Amino acid sequence: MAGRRTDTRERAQRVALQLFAEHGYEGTSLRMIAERLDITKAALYYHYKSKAEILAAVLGNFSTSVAELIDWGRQQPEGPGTRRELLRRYAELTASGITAAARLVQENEPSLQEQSLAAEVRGHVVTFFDLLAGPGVLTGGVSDPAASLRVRLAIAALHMAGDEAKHAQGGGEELLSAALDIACDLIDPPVNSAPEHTARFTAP
Amino acid sequence: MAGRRTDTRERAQRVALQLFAEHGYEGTSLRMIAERLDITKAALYYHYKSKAEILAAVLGNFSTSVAELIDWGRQQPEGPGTRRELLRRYAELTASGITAAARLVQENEPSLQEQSLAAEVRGHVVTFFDLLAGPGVLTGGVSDPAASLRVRLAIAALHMAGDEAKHAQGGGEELLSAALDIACDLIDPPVNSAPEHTARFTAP
DNA sequence: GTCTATAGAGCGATAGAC
DNA sequence: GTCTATCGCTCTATAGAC
Repeated sequence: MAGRRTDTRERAQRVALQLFAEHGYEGTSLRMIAERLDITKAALYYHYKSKAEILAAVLGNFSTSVAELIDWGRQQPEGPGTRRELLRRYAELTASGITAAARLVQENEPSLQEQSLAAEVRGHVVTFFDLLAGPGVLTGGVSDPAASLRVRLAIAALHMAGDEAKHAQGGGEELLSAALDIACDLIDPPVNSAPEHTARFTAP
Repeated sequence: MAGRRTDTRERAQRVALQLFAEHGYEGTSLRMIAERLDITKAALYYHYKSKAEILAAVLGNFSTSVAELIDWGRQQPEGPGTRRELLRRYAELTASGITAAARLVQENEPSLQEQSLAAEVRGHVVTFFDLLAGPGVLTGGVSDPAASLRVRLAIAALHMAGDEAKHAQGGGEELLSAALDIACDLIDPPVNSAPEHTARFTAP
């Protein structure tokens, strides 16, 4: 069993993604990755010609996942139902570690600036956010700042819940569905007849 | 003017916080910090006996800021108005770089695990979140997961807006006030008479 | 308070045996 | 497909001069 194996590339990507999420790209060494795979640094170089190439593989997976989500979304009728389903499907990806990759992209670590993939990935993310923001909100790619903030918060909700669910016993499904509801309210705020905030605010 | 100065410690903390935010703690070297201060690495060691001590100083500032916010909040009458003002004051701190420190804490980088300050800081953050979550929501420190998610999202909204406002020309005050409104809605959701989400969701 | 110089460890990456 | 061994570099940290 301790001999050569053929799934090292996939295992390496899973392990690397996890370590990048914990320590950041620059804080993760090839030694750490190799140790978890029970191989040596040199063996890693058989599969990838550089550390940056490992990052590229990880980002490629993320990019593909988001692109598939976009393709699906574009074939659906536009509306709150489709947006909710987009968020639900994104939340599913959360379980397979998409959160870590998304954070790598969104926290724009300088490591990504030198990645040719970075532009493509960011493009997909922007398109996905546009899909979630709905029609009328965006004007040619430059969105209403508040609406774009709400979309990013919706995704952040799924990330946070996904992380927490992973550590919780039982899968934390109530938390995930609560997060999905919150995310939907953020991108499609329910009509409310409550008084304005400023009206409720009396200075100390 | 190129001689000795007395404010190197403060400057180092500001610079270090900024670099930690950009590259993470492990991705930031003392050479980077020293270069921005126009001194050498060795000079840095006159002010701090280790890299970890620089991190400790930065976290100490953060811890103090949050503690002051908690003290103020506890002297106020409990209610949505106080919670809004707590968020507003937190958003102000955002301009002075608290976001970066908060992220260092919240992303629990392993660097923090070996910091004796970490427990204290995390304690303050939990207390602050409890204050924001309001009464009845928490049951002895262990909160309703959905409510705690909403609080974390509210803070995340202020972080995102603060970051964006820093890069925007004009200070982006509309964005900041929009973020404050969103944050308030998250911790004190307006009563709504809209239909349930599941009722709006029709599968594809 | 800042400098030069250096120690010792770990880094990414390569060469070559098996 | 994985190994050992090694290169050149950067890292944190220290010693000691000014």
